[in-house]
Amino acid sequence: MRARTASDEAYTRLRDALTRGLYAPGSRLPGERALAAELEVSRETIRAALDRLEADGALSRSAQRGWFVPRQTVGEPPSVLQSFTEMARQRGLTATAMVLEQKVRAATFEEAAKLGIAPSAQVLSLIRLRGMSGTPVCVDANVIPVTIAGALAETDMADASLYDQLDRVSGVRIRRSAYSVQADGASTEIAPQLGIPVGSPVLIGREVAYAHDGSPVLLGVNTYRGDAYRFEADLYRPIS
Amino acid sequence: MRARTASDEAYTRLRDALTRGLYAPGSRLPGERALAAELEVSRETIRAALDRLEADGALSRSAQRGWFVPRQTVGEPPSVLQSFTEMARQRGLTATAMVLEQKVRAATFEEAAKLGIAPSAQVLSLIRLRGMSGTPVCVDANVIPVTIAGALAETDMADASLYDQLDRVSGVRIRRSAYSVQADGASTEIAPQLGIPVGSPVLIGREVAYAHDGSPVLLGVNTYRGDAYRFEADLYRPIS
DNA sequence: AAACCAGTGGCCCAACTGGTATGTTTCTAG
DNA sequence: CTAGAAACATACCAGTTGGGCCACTGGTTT
Repeated sequence: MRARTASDEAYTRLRDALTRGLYAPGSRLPGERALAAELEVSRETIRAALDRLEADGALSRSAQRGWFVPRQTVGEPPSVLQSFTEMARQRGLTATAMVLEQKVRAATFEEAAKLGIAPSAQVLSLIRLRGMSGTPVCVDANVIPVTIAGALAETDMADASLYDQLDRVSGVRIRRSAYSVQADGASTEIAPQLGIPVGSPVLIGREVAYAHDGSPVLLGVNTYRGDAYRFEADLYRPIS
Repeated sequence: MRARTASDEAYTRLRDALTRGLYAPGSRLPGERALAAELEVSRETIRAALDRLEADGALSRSAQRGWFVPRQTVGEPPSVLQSFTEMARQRGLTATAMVLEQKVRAATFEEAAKLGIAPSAQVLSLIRLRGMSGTPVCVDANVIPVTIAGALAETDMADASLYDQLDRVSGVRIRRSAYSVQADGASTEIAPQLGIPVGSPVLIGREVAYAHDGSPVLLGVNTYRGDAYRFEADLYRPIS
């Protein structure tokens, strides 16, 4: 076991100064050079100590600006686009997906219009039954032009994130989704798939997803069990 | 790989604020000095970020006048916070509101926690039946601390926008709302008020609204008829 | 019509900051 | 005694800061 090193010493003294509240939350510390002089060690040593404090979360750095004492912030979850898979992972659950349909067909007139492709152009239709840790939660129907998703037609989409696969296989990254949600009763077609009585409340989410360049990439209709899903968003009010 | 600089940070934050519609199209941004103060960086740094945004076409400058958000942005309408009244007006309908309850009572423990006030502090409870052009569409229940809404307790809230009244009477302007929506069946209490059978699908929206300074202002629970309302939002996927 | 004024972006600058690289000294375990 | 790790010293770089000053704009006052 090594003796107490100079950077250990510096680390302890800095940490104590912080816990004692010597520097106010949100304030900037003296520069590394000044700190080094004050503690009578070299700059490299002070930096080693600062690195440890950053790893502890007791300090945060900002290049060319200085070291700052973190403010205790009340977490404000931003309005962010999450895939079903990511959502499940965040909650410690496992997302599953069973493929109900995966075939190439001609686009309907409405689909073609929304996707900005020629009417009756080829699209990949992918319908999956999605669940969290086993129990079915959502019927997820997606339509993607084959020009974008050609490779996906043959890919095994069970238990995979569509967003991830689009990125990996086709190199298309979703940037924005226009989303609308609506409450309705479960149809005779969907109710048995979700294991609920016909007419039970379901949440229907309709999505048009766009790539980074603004071109439409996919249409989605997600039918969630009403008691198993909640849609969250942050809305901003423009400054008039 | 370069380190993330302060101006990168400022650029990203400004761009996100713009894509989220935080500043209305055609409006002027706060001055460079004010922006710099708000983002806690120096003016030169904010200017670097603004220059990049101008190059992106996300902002346009006018010397000696300010920075402006271009009128017609390329994209679709962003996810923006609209009051019920504004929404109706946009569709050429008239929003009506009938007051079902308007009284001051003690906050529940949960309400107090969400509003950041002392448990059992006084709050104004306002429950209204909202309709568009006559037909009932939504039961709208709101809870506001009396310290904020004191004057509203006596105001006639029929056919008025709560957001507007808060601004006018109490000088509080809503900037952001954390919103969640969920499908459920109409309860025996609410079904007759909306004129629908018990168990019919309804969309339940829960809102926590925040003022400009980030302090919570009101809680809302809106119960919409499933067949009469659709919730729309744009979601953005963070750039990894 | 003219004078004034507060506020704006445009521009410049010296001082300072952390990031990085290099080389030297000091200490200590083996 | 020696090899290697830790600490020290120095220098340079690009980004940031907080000033100050300017010309101009839009309103208000004279």
